[in-house]
Amino acid sequence: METVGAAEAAPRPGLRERKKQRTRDALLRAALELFTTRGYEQTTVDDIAEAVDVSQRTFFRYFPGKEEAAFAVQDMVEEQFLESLRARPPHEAPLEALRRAVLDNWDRIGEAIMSLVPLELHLRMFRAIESTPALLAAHLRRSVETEEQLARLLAAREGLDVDTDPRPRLLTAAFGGVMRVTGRQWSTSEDLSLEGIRALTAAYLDQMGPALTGNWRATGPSGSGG
Amino acid sequence: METVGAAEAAPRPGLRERKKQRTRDALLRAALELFTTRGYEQTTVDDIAEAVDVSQRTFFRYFPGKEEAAFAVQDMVEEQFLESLRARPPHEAPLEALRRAVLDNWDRIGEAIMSLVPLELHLRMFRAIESTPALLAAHLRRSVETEEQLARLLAAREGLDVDTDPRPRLLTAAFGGVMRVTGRQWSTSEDLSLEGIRALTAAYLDQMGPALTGNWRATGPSGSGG
DNA sequence: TTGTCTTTTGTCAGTGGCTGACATTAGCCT
DNA sequence: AGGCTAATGTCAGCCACTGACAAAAGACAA
Repeated sequence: METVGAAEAAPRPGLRERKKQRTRDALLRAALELFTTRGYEQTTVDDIAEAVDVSQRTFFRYFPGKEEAAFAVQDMVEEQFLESLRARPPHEAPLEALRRAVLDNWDRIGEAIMSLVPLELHLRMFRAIESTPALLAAHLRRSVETEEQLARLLAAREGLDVDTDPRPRLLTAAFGGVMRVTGRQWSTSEDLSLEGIRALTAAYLDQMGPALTGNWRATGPSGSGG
Repeated sequence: METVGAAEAAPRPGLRERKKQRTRDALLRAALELFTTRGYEQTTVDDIAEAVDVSQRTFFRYFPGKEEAAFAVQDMVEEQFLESLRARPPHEAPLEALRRAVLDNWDRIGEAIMSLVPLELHLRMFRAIESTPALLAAHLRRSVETEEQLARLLAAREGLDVDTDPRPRLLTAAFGGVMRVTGRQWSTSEDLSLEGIRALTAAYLDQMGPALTGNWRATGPSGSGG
């Protein structure tokens, strides 16, 4: 409601804005490239800054810290997952909504990733996160934050108070656990593709029930293995 | 099998060893005391060292880093939990064994904690961990490591291969999720006692099933609230 | 075009976690 | 007492990160 009646789709930002965007983009790519080749700990912020030919200080003006650069794409993925869940019709049961939202998201996410960095680079970065203790820790903390938002969303859908009824948080925690195991397994597999992780997600969600009832000796892993 | 036939219970370690133990003990207590009062980020390693009147370098000879000091007691708790699980009779189903092991552990753990630091100090530290992002991240990563060990233990019990059958990891991940929600809820409650967290653990484990089936609107939270 | 305003960037100095190297202290043992 | 070894202190240095200030470099109006 600012410019009156003008079709203000994308009035092409000025040179300044474009330059900023390019710098951020270059920093992000350089960071991921270095993290995934040399390793996260072995990459200094100076290395990244030098690769883009800016000062170290400039890097910190674009990213709060080294870590945040590593998770810039992941940020977007999680954001979009929340949107996927918000888009689920209200009649779906909580776990069903979660399930459909993730799977939906794996179908949609490729485009969004590629608008930031090459898809393959992000997949490699995901692997690096899983295998770097410091990044894994950060990843888990971020996941917990996402789970909290999911819990609040579901509680609202069902008309529950998340502070007096533990079930929403318990569900999203268990769900998050399954996602974590999925991501871990996928990151050590050979099939580093979105289709691969989508299939694994579906398979592991199917296994959650059997895993909990726990009469493991009676039946083998019904469905897919690893 | 070193000293032949000698009743080598506790031949009272020499002065050197005793001094070392005292220094470590003092460092740990000073660290926890400072972390829980001033805050983790607001406490420098120099502060801790100075409080014990040793050099900063000495602190790092006793603890690999600032973080490890914060988790020294937690280390022991997790270790003992694993033992509790190993002690479960083999006929118990996996989830049942986990449940009994945690509850057992909450009954036993008080003694072990008090042999290191005052119980109340550790409980305060647990709170600090939950509310300090950097510590929460570390806590989660450590939890995931514990879950992996739990999964391997259970898989061995049931004669399963943890690398081809996802169910052990899925179970311990879900279980870990419940523990996390429990710890979080407890850390924000008023009842900061071992009995309190034991009761909450039992209640939340009971809620896991209902939370997953997810027909939340039909029934209120059967059992305890928060 | 020029001059002004504002944003972006670089430079510099400093803090805190952490490490390697080397000298010093202090328990230990004959 | 004197030598051996383990614990400690000191010092120099790396890296992530921050505040402060000065130096470019777009944006915009006259």
